[in-house]
Amino acid sequence: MSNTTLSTIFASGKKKGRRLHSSTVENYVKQLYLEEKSTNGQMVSMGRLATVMNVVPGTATSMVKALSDSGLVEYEPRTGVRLTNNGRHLALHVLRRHRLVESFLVEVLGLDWTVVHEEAETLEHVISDRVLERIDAILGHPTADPHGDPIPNPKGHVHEPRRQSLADCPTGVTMKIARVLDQAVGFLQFAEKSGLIPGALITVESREPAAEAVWVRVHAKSSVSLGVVAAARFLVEPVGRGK
Amino acid sequence: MSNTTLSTIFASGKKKGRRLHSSTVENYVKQLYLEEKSTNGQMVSMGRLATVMNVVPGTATSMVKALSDSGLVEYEPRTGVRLTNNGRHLALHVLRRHRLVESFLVEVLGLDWTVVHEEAETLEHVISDRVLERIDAILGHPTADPHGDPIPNPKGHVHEPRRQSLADCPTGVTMKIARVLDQAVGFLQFAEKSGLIPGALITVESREPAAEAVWVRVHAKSSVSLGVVAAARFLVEPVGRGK
DNA sequence: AAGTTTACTTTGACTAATCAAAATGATTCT
DNA sequence: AGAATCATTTTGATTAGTCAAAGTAAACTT
Repeated sequence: MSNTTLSTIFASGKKKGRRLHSSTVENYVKQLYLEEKSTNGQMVSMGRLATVMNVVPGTATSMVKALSDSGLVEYEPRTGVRLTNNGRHLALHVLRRHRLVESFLVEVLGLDWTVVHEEAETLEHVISDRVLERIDAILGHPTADPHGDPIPNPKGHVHEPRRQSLADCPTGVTMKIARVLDQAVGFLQFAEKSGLIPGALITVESREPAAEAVWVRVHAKSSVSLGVVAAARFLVEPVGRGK
Repeated sequence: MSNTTLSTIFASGKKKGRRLHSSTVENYVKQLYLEEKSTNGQMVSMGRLATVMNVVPGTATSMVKALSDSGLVEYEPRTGVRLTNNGRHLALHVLRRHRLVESFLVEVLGLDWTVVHEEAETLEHVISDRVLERIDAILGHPTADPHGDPIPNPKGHVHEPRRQSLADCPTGVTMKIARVLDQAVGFLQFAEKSGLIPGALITVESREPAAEAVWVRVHAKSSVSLGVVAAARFLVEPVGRGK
């Protein structure tokens, strides 16, 4: 019995390729997708992943190894991790469920748009295809959720137009709030109170670079001052002229 | 150092009273509730519990010990287990969620009543109070789900009228199907096809004890023959005279 | 170039839930 | 009463997911 045989047995003992699918896995790939997107497709570091997943770094490392074994990510030790096609597909599926559920909770159940993100965090893992299809149909196949986040289609396609934010859009022009990037209840309540909700018409009056402040006139309300960091969390789009 | 002291230390090391709350726990107390009710409040044996939970007996034993430590059940080794008030309360809460979800899936999402039980098996563990209240309100505070099973109120009260079944109700009299006790998809599809659905008017034409058969005329359809075991799964009630 | 800091990985331990199989207790049948 | 049977409990392992703490690699100081 040779060494080679022994080590081969050991190597294959590392349970490669076992299928892995739990809410935890769904959450990891979902966060990886969101991180990749917000950094234009760069690899995600273990530290970053650990932070967004709220675990210690060692946990992220061992989880990523498991994800890698089941083909959902590519892992380069000490460099980072990136989703495979399978992984991205799963992530988009989860995101579709999340965002359709959010829409449903607002449109049909009448919940407040500031809280539905939290509700959807658990529901996104337990909605069957059957239920999801009914929700989608009842809502009339929406393309964005109550925060303006785009809803992937059943095949895992998302149409995500590049948009400017309140921090960098032209001043003195009427624009429409298209999307709010922060899902924290407190932030959304502030947005609500200020009238900075998706669909609202606004004009950026002025910016004060030294103070890192942005003055925004909310047409339906009064004006607000935002820090530039907060302003960057509101995406806007030009207001369509006539038809 | 006395024996007593040592054994006391050991006994208290058995992590009594730790709070325990997971879907698994919810499923155990739910099944225990249903078993107790269907045996008029008798203790449930470990074997029976293991069977309905689909686990090996040893698993039931160790789980029941944990439930006992957290005050949800009373456990008498080699005799059986019974819910405490806390346990019963939790069970009724789960059942309320389950049955409201079933109703919602049928009434609002338009799913088939034969499949909603399975959907509700997972949703019953993740519906928040907030969502549950909205569902309840939208449905108009229903008292029974699509199978006729009574919905506990928010305080954990259930009104469960004693009813006769197709196996023992009077013959030659018009009755109404009030409840179907079997949730298996196959059984419900048979019920659907035969017109034996909650609300349907029927008359038991005759019984043949030797053949263990029951002849039922379904007013909206034709007639069906049922074995007594199947007949016992349909509960009926007298048809209200006038107002 | 050596030391310090920071990021990452490894190791060992833990909990919840489970199974398999052995040990024990209780019941029933001669 | 003794034997056989059946239910139950115990013991030892396993898996997923986690943390704490120790070890290692890489990247910045001086």
